[in-house]
Amino acid sequence: MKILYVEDEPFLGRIVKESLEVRDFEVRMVADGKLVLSVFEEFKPDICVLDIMLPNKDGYSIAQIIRQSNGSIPIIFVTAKTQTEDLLKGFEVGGNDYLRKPFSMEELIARVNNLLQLTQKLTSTSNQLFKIGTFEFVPQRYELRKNGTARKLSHREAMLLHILAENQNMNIDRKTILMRVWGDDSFFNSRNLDVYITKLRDYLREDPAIEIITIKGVGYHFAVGN
Amino acid sequence: MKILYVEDEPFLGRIVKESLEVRDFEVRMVADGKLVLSVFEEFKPDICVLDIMLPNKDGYSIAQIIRQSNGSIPIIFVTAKTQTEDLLKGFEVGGNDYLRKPFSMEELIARVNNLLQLTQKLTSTSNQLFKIGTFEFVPQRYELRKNGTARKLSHREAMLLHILAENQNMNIDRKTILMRVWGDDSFFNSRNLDVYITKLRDYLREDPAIEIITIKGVGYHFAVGN
DNA sequence: TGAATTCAATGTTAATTAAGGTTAAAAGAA
DNA sequence: TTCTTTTAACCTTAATTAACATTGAATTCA
Repeated sequence: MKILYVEDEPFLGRIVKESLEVRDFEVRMVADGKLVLSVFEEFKPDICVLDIMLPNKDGYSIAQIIRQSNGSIPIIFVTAKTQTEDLLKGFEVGGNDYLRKPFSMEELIARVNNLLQLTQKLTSTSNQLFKIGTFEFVPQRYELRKNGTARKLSHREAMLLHILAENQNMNIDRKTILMRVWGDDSFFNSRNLDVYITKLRDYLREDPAIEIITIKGVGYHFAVGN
Repeated sequence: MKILYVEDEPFLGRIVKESLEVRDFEVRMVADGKLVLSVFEEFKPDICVLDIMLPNKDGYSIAQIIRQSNGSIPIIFVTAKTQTEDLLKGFEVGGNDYLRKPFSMEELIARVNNLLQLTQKLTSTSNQLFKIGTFEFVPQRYELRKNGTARKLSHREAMLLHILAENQNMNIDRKTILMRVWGDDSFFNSRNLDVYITKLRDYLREDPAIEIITIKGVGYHFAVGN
């Protein structure tokens, strides 16, 4: 994802640029308002982060001009102007978010991701993958993989393994599992859990370094390692 | 435009509600977290404004549950919690904006309008286009495209794919789909849905990164990617 | 103290039930 | 007609329930 970042304070600019790059964004920074348009045309960013007070051309007019040629690209203002009127003007000229300085990097990133998602540029937030010994578990696809082959898990199996996977080598309450997978912890669901634990043990048996250990009266311990 | 407003401070709540109504929004205010879901189902708002600290059920879990049945409705958190971690959690559970108290009414309204515009671009504007793996789907034209060739979908096929497309990588209730495509969820329509899922699976089969996963007793999960 | 006993908790496997998948034929629309 | 939608029939699979087996900590007894 490409971010056009317009900022004239070199010190702040550098910190923000680097923090964004650590998150795998490709960042182009521009300090001079006059130059923004040509860089925009050439760089073709997915999102713009604009400071408002700039030499030569302010952020508002830049946003307006960008909007003329692109009605959908998300624009975030980042500025020391804290007045509500300034914010209103920001939205008026076509901005989609307005962040007051000083701000936390985490917040900027959350807002950038949110806007990218809203405009469909970002397919999904969590494309996570768990490593469980020699297995890989992809919750998005309900898939347990090993050596390139994948086993499809059912919904309950996947939810249970998900909980175990995010608690490797830690104790997990029976009750916690029951609440998250079945929504309550009645007697019957409790026996149900036993059945699914057996299934997962079966699937995971081919890696001897993995073990679902019972802690009687408490829950389970998902041991993964040598 | 209908706003679901969840707030337990009656004094603030009343002021905000009235200010929104002056701007021609239809506002339904709920103070008890437990009641939100049923009001949501019945009121069918266009946007939600949620306080976080509530009796019975906090705003985060409310957002999460709303997201289960509706992946695209905008959610704004409005809260006295000022920590960055609270904001991050808000975005994590599916929120689209986060406004710290005290806030100006003008700002809330600007942000509400901004989100409505952003999501309306998605739902109503002329040339909206969904990327689904290597496919493209153009709901206006009932067209599913891949490598330049287009397949015309029927009305029901297109509606169903539309719902899936705007909820990629999320769980979607069977009931929600039935209500939106057929208007009710009787037994016969329910079997009808199965038939159309089979058709879409058939159309989408040529991209192995796409999968409509069944969640028995719940609904579907439209996995795209990885 | 240690061995034997007990019993609730959990393991395992199989049967049952209900949800959904698939396909084709019938019914409606255009 | 021709295409879409609905209905129907039959098939497959996940989730639950049930039945019986095993385990291990707690209790009792020697």
